[in-house]
Amino acid sequence: MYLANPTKQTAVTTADKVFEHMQHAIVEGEIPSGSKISEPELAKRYQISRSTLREALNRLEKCHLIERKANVGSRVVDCTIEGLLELYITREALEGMACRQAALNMSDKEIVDMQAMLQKHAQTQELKDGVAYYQEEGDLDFHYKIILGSHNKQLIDLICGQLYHLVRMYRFQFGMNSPRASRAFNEHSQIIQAIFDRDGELAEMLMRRHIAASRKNIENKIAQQALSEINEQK
Amino acid sequence: MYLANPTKQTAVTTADKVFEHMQHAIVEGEIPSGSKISEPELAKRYQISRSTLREALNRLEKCHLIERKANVGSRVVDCTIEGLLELYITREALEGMACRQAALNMSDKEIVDMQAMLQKHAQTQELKDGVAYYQEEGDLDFHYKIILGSHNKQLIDLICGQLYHLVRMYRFQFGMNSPRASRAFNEHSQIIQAIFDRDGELAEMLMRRHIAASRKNIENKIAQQALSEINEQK
DNA sequence: TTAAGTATTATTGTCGACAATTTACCGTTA
DNA sequence: TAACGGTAAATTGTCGACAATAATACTTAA
Repeated sequence: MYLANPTKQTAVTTADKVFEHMQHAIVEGEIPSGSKISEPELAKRYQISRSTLREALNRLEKCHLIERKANVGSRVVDCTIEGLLELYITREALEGMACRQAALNMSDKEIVDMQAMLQKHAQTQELKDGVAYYQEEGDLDFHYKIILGSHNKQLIDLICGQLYHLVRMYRFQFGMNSPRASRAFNEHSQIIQAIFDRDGELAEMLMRRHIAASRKNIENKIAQQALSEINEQK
Repeated sequence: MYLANPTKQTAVTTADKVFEHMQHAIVEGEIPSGSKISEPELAKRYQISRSTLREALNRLEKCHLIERKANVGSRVVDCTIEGLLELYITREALEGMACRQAALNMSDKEIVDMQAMLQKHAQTQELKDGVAYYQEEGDLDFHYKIILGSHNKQLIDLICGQLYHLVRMYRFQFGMNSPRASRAFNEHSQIIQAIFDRDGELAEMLMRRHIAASRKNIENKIAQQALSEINEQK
């Protein structure tokens, strides 16, 4: 079971609901990357007042999905290659440390649960040849579990509450639902083993390599896309 | 010249001004750590409407200085030892990476400027025996310069825009304006040298040690305080 | 006297309107 | 034709009032 935001309880206020809706809309490109946000227009579309819309916008800004300028307005963040690289470098730092902390702080039960999850993913992968499934949902589940396992509120909030919305946005917009599944699976196994051994130093190093590899994979994908587009034009 | 927030331009809107004012008030303990925030009361005190106050509160929440619960209200974050440790662990991850990136991305001119700054701080330190000065302003200047030198917007925003407000709050509330000055100075020199040599790996390691040492220093301070308080009660 | 349930008060969430600023348009001029 | 200036439109920032929710005080029953 995959959670878009494992740290947040169900929305109670209407601003919450609008926030969640817009969050998905932005991540999945329904509201295009880089586009300007018109407060009056959106307020009318969602049938709410501008006040509650602005409340939602504030939360979107908090997770870096939009950018605001005083007296000018809000824009959806645009997905650039530089932005992607910066995001993954930040991920490498934060998730690496989270993984180290997880090795120190996770309870035995948490570790067992995570091993079980990995087993389940392995079976699912074999059954369906479910490459896309594993990469998308399984990978996120794995990373979320480790981040939560750090038991560090600061890290958890920064990564899950802010960074990961952007990660999902980049994955979606650049069409990265895919391979590297078996390699990723092996890397996940190694990381869990390091955590099981309570070897924080190794766990951090492996996680950093894992994310760096993921970044390079995406870079290659983008390069391929650019190439094929050039060939089409001929 | 020390900047509270090197990434932000001067405030233009009244919500900005209220935000900055409250930011200082919270960091310096004028609005006590852990206290509840009454929107009607504060709106009256600052002579503004609740709407613009709530806008300011949203920004305070963004840099983790307050916490909000739906239909309940806002509280100033409380300074706990666990929170301090979590904060410094996060700093270690982020600033370590920022330092690595700075070694790769800083321009030669930026590096020269930073070396000059260190020289100036050294002289100031000798002249005034200015331990407090160096630790407080000089240390922050140094760290800001490196973070900005990473040329990574994601890292800069996370560290300068969010984490450092909390760092300053903890320093202020736990009364950490002081020593370790000469040791810190030497560590700063080493870090700059590594950046000058474009050795990202070493730069990251040194920065992480530097922050870990700073954390341990604060831990000791707190332990001493706790001891002396016990002795006073006898 | 205490506990639970209800009524009251206070606080937060939401709304629509006005003020201030920016953007867009248009006419004038070099 | 292009550039500059000024006016008009639109957008954002701010305000005060109302609705919904939570905290408090009070009453009543065991």
